[in-house]
Amino acid sequence: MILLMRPHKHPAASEFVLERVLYALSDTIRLGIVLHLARVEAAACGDLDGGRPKSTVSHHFKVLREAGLVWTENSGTTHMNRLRRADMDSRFPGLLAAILRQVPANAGDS
Amino acid sequence: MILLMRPHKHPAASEFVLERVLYALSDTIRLGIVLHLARVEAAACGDLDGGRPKSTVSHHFKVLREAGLVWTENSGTTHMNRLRRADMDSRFPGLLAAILRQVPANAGDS
DNA sequence: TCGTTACTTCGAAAGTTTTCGAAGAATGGA
DNA sequence: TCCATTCTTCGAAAACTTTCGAAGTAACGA
Repeated sequence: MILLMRPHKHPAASEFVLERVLYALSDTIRLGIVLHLARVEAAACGDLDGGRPKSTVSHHFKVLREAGLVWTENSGTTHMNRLRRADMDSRFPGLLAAILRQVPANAGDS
Repeated sequence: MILLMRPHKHPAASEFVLERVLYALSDTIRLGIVLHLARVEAAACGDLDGGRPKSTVSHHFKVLREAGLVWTENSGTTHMNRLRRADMDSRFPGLLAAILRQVPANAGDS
């Protein structure tokens, strides 16, 4: 019998709150993470830490998850993150695209 | 000789910072103010206080001004506020519309 | 000039966020 | 089984935000 690791809690799209989404994206680190995920479609937390301590990055992922922006799934020891683009679009059509469009094309490059 | 009251400081459109704009709008009170201004085009601070103390409202207007969302001009004893829609659009095309579109049509009604 | 109106600034209290190291938990490989 | 890897949770410190009343400032009108 296979027991999957307890998955993270993710709000349903219907529960997304506009202010929470805007708040989550109002931090440079988190906006950078979202931007990165918008380009690669999936990444481990470790790929996105920018040299910061794990606990700090973990905190920011929690904020993004709770806002509904990121979906995290565990596979092995790594946690894979994806942008919840379709869910975000269904709840707030056009919002994510309009925000990401404002960021320079080379932003977040290391 | 006429000395105008010292006007408020307003950043130039080129100085607007995306994160700051998102942060300013991530508060329900401030989002409500912006929404109201999007509909009436000009309003005194007092028209938008929702029964809150003046000092609290003044704080929120300061955040909105510093983000570049609101332009405040004094005429007599009242301070008239306007949404800086054109400036916002020139710096972040489509952003404000995309955000305001997410708010229910009846939001902010008293 | 005096009072009223309208808003800002100050200062303090309460709450929230960010950050980090240390400890914890789950997985996979030796 | 034991260890390394990856990420989370805990706990504490520092920084920032929100709120409010009180005091301040500017403009207008009597």
